[in-house]
Amino acid sequence: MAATRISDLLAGKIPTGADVTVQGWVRSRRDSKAGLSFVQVHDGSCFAPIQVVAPAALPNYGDEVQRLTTGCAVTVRGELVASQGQGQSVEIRAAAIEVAGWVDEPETYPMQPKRHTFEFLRENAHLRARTNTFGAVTRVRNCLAQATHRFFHGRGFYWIHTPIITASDAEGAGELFRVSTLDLANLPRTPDGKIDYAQDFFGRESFLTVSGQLSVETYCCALSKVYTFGPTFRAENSNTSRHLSEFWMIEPELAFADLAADADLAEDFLRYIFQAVLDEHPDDMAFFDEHVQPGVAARLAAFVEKSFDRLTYTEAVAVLEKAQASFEYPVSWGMDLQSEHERYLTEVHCRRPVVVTDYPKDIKAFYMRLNDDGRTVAAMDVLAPGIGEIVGGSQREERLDVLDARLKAMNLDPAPYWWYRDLRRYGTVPHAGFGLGFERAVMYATGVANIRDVIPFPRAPKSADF
RNA sequence: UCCUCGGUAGCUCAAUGGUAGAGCAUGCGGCUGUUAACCGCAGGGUUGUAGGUUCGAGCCCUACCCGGGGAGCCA
Repeated sequence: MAATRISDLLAGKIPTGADVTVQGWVRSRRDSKAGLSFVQVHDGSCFAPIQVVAPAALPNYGDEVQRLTTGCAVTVRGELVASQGQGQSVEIRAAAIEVAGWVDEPETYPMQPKRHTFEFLRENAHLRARTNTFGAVTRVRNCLAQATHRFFHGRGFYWIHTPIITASDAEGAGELFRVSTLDLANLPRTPDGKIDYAQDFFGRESFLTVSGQLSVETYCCALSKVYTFGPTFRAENSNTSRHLSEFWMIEPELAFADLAADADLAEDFLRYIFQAVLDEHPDDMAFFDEHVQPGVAARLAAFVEKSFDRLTYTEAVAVLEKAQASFEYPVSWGMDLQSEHERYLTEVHCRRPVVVTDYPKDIKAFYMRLNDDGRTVAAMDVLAPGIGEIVGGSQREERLDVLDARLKAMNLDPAPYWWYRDLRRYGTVPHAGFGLGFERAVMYATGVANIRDVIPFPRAPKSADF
């Protein structure tokens, strides 16, 4: 008999009285001298485990069932019945329990049926998926990823697989990881003593990508609506709860679009994917609300309920200058907004997500479109209560002469951007896009405070275990 | 990278410079349609590493390693 998913049993999709098989891992076992044991089995299909009632009449009851400990893998066959106890609607009256895998040395098995610290679980990343918390994070992360593709597919966007290995330090967005097959102990040299990258694998210096944006713009200027969703790498030595060396980024790009259309897209997108979590994972959200961050479910519901506010950077600075709040960093036009300022705007002033637009050109990247005032660019950040910046985007500079002037003003060599400049020479078009750090979205939805706990195997400075 | 706090049993944490303990987990026994079960007993330790001060260091000093939180940078 094929195994049934525990989620289907608990959702009432199988009638009581049916013979069922479940396969999963033991979360806990409680014995009763009434002649039975209760075994909680989970298979990852949903938050709750199913209760298996194992009667002492089972042939392997004394030898095996009563030796089951947390983590053992089992196949259970039996009848689905209405539960006599509190706490679950249905349970399985076991006719057979087959142990697929025992836990060696149960006394030292790290995953106990109790609360563990995130730090401890991080050091046991190969086993932490078995916990309530990481099972729930995994399901919500998957939901957000699936919802992302569903959202863009439904709106006619194409998913573009931009390269992981790149030869151009495209936007100077951060420190790069070098990709090389050269022998580090015996580097080839040019006559003037420099490393001879012509002998490297690609015949030139190459790196892991820090962003797919510039690449995806080329497809935007042909297929109109595109997005990337893939791994991204930053070699910054930043050791915080919000940064990873390897993370996933979502970057849509929209042709014949201005900044307002970009902001609308970001708003629709965020509300869509978070609504999907609320719709599809109420049990996981209830767990986060109770055990990870009180109020997170209500915060997410409020996020999708209200439309976003809109402020220009200049308006935002005026609000902050008048604010009855003491900031560590004083506010003045021309400075970048600090996280304390972003949180004031979204949590105190607007009390809802807010899109801040039109930042000073000197604090933004070269590719952002220069506004008519000559001193701001068509950039936008989406700020959310409880987290601050969650999305950053811009309308791209589509005018070649303006783009070249910006490159020059920022002391950037235009040569490596020859293909990016070509887009402005051949059928250029106003276009816009944004970037979303996927793990930041998972953190926001789940309330998990450390970014290393929303990705299976986090990579960070001095940390690449597993 | 900077600031700050920490590292003691499998886990979570105690311990005036003076005999290293508790809860949970594990094992055994008791009790029970149980559900973070409960009650009793037992095993379990090179106190992150290397030095130093002291009659005596988990505790004080120095260096290093690792981790948490915050900052900067960003996504």
